Amino acid sequence: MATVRDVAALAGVSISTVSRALSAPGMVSDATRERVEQAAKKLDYRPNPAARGLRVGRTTTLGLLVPDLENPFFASITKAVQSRARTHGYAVLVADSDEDAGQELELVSMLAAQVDGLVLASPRSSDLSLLTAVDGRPAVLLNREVEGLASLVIDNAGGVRQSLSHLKALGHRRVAAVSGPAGSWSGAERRRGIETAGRETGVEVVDVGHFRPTFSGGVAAADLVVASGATAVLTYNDLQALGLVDRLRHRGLQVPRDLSVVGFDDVSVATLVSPALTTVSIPLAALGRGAVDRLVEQLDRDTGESREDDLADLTDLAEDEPPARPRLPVELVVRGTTAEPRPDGPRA
Amino acid sequence: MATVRDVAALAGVSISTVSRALSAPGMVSDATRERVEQAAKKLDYRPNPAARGLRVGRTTTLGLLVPDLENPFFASITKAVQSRARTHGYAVLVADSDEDAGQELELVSMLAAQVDGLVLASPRSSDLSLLTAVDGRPAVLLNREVEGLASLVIDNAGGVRQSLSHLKALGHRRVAAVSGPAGSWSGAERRRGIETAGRETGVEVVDVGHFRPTFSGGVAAADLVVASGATAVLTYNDLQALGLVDRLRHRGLQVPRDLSVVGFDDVSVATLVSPALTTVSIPLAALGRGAVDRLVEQLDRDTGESREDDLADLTDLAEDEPPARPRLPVELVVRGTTAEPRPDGPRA
DNA sequence: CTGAAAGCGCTAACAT
DNA sequence: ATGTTAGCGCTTTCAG
Repeated sequence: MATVRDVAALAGVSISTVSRALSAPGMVSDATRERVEQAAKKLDYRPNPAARGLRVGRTTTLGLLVPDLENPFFASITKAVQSRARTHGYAVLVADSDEDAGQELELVSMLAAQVDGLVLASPRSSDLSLLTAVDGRPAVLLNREVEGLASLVIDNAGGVRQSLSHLKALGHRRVAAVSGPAGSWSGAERRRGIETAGRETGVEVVDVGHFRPTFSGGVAAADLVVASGATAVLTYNDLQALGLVDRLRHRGLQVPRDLSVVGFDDVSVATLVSPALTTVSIPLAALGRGAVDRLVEQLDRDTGESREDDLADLTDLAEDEPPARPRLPVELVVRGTTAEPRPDGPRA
Repeated sequence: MATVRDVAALAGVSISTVSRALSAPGMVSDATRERVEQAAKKLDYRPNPAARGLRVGRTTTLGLLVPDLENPFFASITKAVQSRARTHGYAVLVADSDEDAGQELELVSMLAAQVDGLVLASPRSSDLSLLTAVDGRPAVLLNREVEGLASLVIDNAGGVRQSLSHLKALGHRRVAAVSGPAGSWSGAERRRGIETAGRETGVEVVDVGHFRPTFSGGVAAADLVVASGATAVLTYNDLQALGLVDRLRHRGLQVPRDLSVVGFDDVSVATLVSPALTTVSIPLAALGRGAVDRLVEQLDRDTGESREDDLADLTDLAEDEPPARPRLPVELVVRGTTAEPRPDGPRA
């Protein structure tokens, strides 16, 4: 690997000139800049990011933590984060906690030590431990709110409201709701939303309990849903919905004839199955992009504009407050798993 | 962030002692080690990886390049790589090329500058450009072979052979084959394997051409498959198989009654759909793990054992040769999309 | 066993 | 406009 010295020697200039020519082209004469660039290209010189980072105090690397990369929900977020980070000039260190809160904290601390900022997707750990783990590093939470950390959250309540309205319009009067993991922040919000929407629409809602956000979680929930006497069901996510549909099929029940099913997330498999899933579509890419934008914004602010911040301190303090954060809008996508309830009541 | 100096001050020792106490515990007295550890914990000290990397010449970071994180095939590999890397003490920088060969090269060069080693999953670029992009950095290729680079490859030929045998045993005599992207290395290998297996089993194989390795690619291929008069089809991957099945259904054809379909990869959606996909299962996790192990091994070798290498040079040279690299075994998983052909011939 | 000092590659004062 | 130099945080000789 060529270093500044090599380039400097070849171009016949000092190392600082090399540095300038490459990162502040305006500060050197055109002639020397040219020569330096030539030399750099010839040597295939690439500044060592670690060295620069050490000097400048920034790594130009972002950290991303997800609970499960194999979950298409997080795969999409990861993809968006990675892509957006690159357009801002940042690389992305990815960590997968395997849905394990303990590992999660360790990973966050580990990441925090070597990145400029963190994107934490649906973290499972407690507010406090999360706060200490990020250790003052700029961080943006996805799908979760923690006092003192920036976050991007979708309109969970709106999603379930749309689902319930749709179901009611079809004629359903008794709807089962499958909850996600007990500790889930968005799950709790989702549940509150369902209650409210149930009251508003006059639809009776039966909560059948907590289940894993996976195919097998849906399989496990299926029988309780059937037993509940509901004619339709709201699941925690698409994977659950698929498992539920599968179990139903094995029991000889047909979707949507015998039971209407609504998913959540609109991951790509939702359209790959048959019947395609009616589900709440989340702007996954926008979530990932938004998180990075927020983070980079924060990073840029922390860097150059300390003076302006001081000036603004007196008057603009209120502006630093979370500006009544708008929720990212979600949208119910009606496909093949919802229909009118059987006229002769639930089950077959 | 606390530094060695802070810890040294608090513990009342020099910075070099701090460094030793933390990374070479055997070189300091128990008493001082204790004191240093206390101080470090109290200050929540974490060595700055960039600084260490600069000094030691290793970043303890691995780079992973994938064509598409949203493809469950690569999501699984990413997960495995990430997990295995961590057990070896490495962080992972992930880059997604979005199936674009041009971007891919840029990403590889970018990664190469800041990691100790690279895992390149199914890269799309040419052998030569790949070689220059890694720029001498240790690298392991997944699902591709390039002269001069280590690689881990699955038994493509074995996979298609198993598929074809299965189909023949069911009674199929004319089988369509959908190819993947034209430039794909494993696709080429797969095609050769199909030809050979066709000859060996006496099954007539009809190649219907190249299609994208996606759901829509499968949709696009479906009509050609039907027109080919085949009673069964081998797809390039599961996503294609799913799209194909979907298109067939829309045309009123049933799988497997009217046409048997065999996928490749056995990604998780293969079991989520109905009927579940008959497909060739690839040890995705083993692939990811194996790549990291190979890389770390190489890295360790490059570091400490230069002397031994010199000694070995004379006698063990042959051992440095790729030891007739064994292919990772794959396994046909028979599920719901294959059956005997209709007695009255293809189509309905 | 411990400390002083050099230096990894780079950038940012500080000279000139 | 360019060169000299200090130093980011760390590890690792080299002395003691």
